[in-house]
Amino acid sequence: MFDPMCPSSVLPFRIGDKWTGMVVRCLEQGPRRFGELRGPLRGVTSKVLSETLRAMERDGLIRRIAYPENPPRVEYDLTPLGRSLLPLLDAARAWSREHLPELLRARQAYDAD
Amino acid sequence: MFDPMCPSSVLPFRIGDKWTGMVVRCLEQGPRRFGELRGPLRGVTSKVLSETLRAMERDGLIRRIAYPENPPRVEYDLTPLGRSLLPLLDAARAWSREHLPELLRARQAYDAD
DNA sequence: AGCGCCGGTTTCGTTGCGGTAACCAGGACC
DNA sequence: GGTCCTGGTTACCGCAACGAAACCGGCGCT
Repeated sequence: MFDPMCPSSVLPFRIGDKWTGMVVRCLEQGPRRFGELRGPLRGVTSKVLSETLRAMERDGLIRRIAYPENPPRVEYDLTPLGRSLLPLLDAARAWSREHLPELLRARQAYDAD
Repeated sequence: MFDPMCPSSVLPFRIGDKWTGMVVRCLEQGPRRFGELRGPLRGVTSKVLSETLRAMERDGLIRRIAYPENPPRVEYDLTPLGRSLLPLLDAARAWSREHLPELLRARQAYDAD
């Protein structure tokens, strides 16, 4: 129980990082270019974005397709494996919409003490 | 889109850390004592466990009940808010059971290059 | 007096994630 | 020759999470 391969550890193990979930969301509607990801993901720097994308490619969540044009064009696309995360992200979003305000209220009340 | 209060950010924001999900799992069947949590959560030190529990208490996910006995006895129990995370953790576990092997295979193939 | 139990705290150090800023390669365009 | 574009890389740094090990307070037991 509870080693890195344990199913219960998957959140911190793979999608607990800061940007992976948002990248999956951004690619939900179809392939996007590097620059098109930097826009909606406000605040991500190119370094962190490229690290995130590389890790996701390594794990088979996205495919990277580079077109030999100029200026260079690179597209990132969800694989079926990456797409399979969408229901999980939906569930997280639903939980958040319903319960996050309550959590924040509890935190604020605690801090007030 | 995608600030800390955005529902999509909830995984890293609150349950993306290493131990919170497992603590919720351990408390699923009922209240447990500090020492009873350290057992199944192999590898967690008392310091990290107490930090995790304190953060969860602050956010209203668990309640801490100290009995003034000796030797001291302290029990931790899920609140309704904490319990509401269970379906999300179930979904994560289900995804993991179904897809984690594929992810690991992709990673291994990538590392082989 | 000394030991053990429980539920921690303290100290110190390591690791890793994320961020800032500067730089780069190749071609197009002026 | 200089500048812009895309899609990055590199070097450096700070902070927070994580972890190992030692210690502690109160009581009961022997």
